[in-house]
Amino acid sequence: MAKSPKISASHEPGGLIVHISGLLPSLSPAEQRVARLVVSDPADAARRTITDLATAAETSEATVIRFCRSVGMDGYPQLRIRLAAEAARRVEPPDARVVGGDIPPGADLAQIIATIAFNDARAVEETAEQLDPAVCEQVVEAIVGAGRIEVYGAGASGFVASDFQQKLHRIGRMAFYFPDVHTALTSAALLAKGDVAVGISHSGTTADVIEVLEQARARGASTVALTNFPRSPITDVADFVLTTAARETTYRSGAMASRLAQLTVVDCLFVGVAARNRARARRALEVTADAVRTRRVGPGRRRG
Amino acid sequence: MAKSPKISASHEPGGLIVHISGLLPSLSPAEQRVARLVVSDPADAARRTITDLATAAETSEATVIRFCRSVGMDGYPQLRIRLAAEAARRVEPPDARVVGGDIPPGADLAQIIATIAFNDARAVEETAEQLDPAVCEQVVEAIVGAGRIEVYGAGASGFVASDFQQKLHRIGRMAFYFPDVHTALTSAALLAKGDVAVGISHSGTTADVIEVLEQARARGASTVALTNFPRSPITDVADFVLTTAARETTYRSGAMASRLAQLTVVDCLFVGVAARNRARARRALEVTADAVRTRRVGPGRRRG
DNA sequence: CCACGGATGAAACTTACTTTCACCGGGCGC
DNA sequence: GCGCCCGGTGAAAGTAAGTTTCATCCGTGG
Repeated sequence: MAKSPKISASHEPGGLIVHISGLLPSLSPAEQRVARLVVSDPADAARRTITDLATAAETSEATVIRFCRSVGMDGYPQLRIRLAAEAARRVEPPDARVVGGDIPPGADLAQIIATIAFNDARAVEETAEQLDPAVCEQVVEAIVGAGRIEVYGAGASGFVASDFQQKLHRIGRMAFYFPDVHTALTSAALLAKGDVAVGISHSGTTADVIEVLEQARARGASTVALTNFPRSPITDVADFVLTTAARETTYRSGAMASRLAQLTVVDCLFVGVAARNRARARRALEVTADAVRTRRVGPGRRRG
Repeated sequence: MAKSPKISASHEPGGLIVHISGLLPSLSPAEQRVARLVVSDPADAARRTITDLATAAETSEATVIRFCRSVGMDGYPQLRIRLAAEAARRVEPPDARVVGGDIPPGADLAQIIATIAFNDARAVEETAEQLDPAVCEQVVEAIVGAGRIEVYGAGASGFVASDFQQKLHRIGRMAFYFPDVHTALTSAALLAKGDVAVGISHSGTTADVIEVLEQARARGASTVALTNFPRSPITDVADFVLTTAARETTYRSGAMASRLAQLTVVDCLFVGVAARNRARARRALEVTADAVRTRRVGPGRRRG
């Protein structure tokens, strides 16, 4: 077709769509029809086959190809994937109803899911942002050097405590968790300098946990508090304070968001500890994984 | 095992990549090679022609087509544009070191925290995106109408199961959780039509949980599976399948990400159930909150 | 009126995609 | 142990998509 070598750089850095509409006037009538279709609904165009698009533009496939070349593409397939990418990039802003944190009475499940996920993800992200790596480092240090580690938590935080204990145990650390206050108190009384006690309480006001932590501290153990409120009572008995950042607006989603935030912190500590001796941790994990292998059935096969 | 009408829905509006990695274990070896290529670099795969991709995966075009069908696409072109869209949507993660999911040996704690938070938040978001509200709705319906609800889970999933049980219990639902298989089996044998059994297993291959769920189903209870792998064995014994979307690449962060994803789903169900009778749920929550109030110390210096 | 050239679509052609089918190898019943 | 069956696989045939070629049309200027 002997078009003279254009030096206009097939760059089109801004949107492809913008690029196309820019040179729309320079296209032939039939090509313009194609261009208008493409610009008005890129995603739809990307779905169509070349014949389909040609028909929709009331022209032939040949013209569509010419159009592709005119806008700097190699051929139709390339245009297609570029359009798909372009269309996907325009992110729709998060639903306004979702951000508030509370769930409106008439909400359908899709809305509920979106709201919860949004809050949960935010809690995780924001917690990580405000976590002080230096403090974490010190806690990790303490745990790595500890003769014994005890983790306390009541109610919902008890799950987190138990989870932490189990994780540490799996990589060969001497960690304990006691669901019962009395047992916990007894055990804390046996802690000594060099040991570590971790108290988890979202509100920071759980009497049992504070009491146990206090006991541990009196015995010389290093104490760590994990709470959402940096000035709550539990921080008074802790050498190290780690905070989560759950907004906790409502009784509904807040509870879970704070849980996830706590778990994230726990995971960070765990990985930090494991990273101190990767080989040993990996070996321990493999051994424990093997231990439950017989309790698994073969990988499922697909159905239809 | 009964191949009854599964209500798991091939609904993957959220991450296609995540969807594919979830399906990965259920694919045949040759298809897995294709899947891995696609997952590792979607944008690149989108650029390739089917022949090209087949060659790269050391297989035939036929297998690539089979792979397309296995992941729910009509054919290769559709996969291609979906991949292009996916790749475009993907916002560049803050730090390249953070993406892989794995943590480099020399990483400092700040890096570790960023990586974990990123993966955790993604798992939550992506899980929510691919959750099918219709299936959730049916599960909520079943729970609301259930005479008894039992939740099963082993190991780490046991925490999630226990959490779910506790939540339901707090809003006055008759929910149970048994850490012990034998007790669980015994209890499942007493279930009847109208009851609900929920089995939680990240891998979907935990023999104990599958067994119990099977038992529950045999007794006529509605069975729900919560797993990361939509075609794993547990789905064969479930009337409703809910999936999480944790990438689960490494032993380190993956474990926690999947846990958070499970909890998010549990929370959605919980809120869905609670929303059915807001007044009653709220009252129940207040009563239970009161019950532990004496176990809290004064609000301390906690600021709003 | 005719020559010219750009625009266009029909049809030929090429390449990409899809289906079919035979083969292989491993598991299972006899 | 033997043969049957069955899922996984790729070669090859078949179909559809994309691309090129080319004849036609139409307006324009000589």
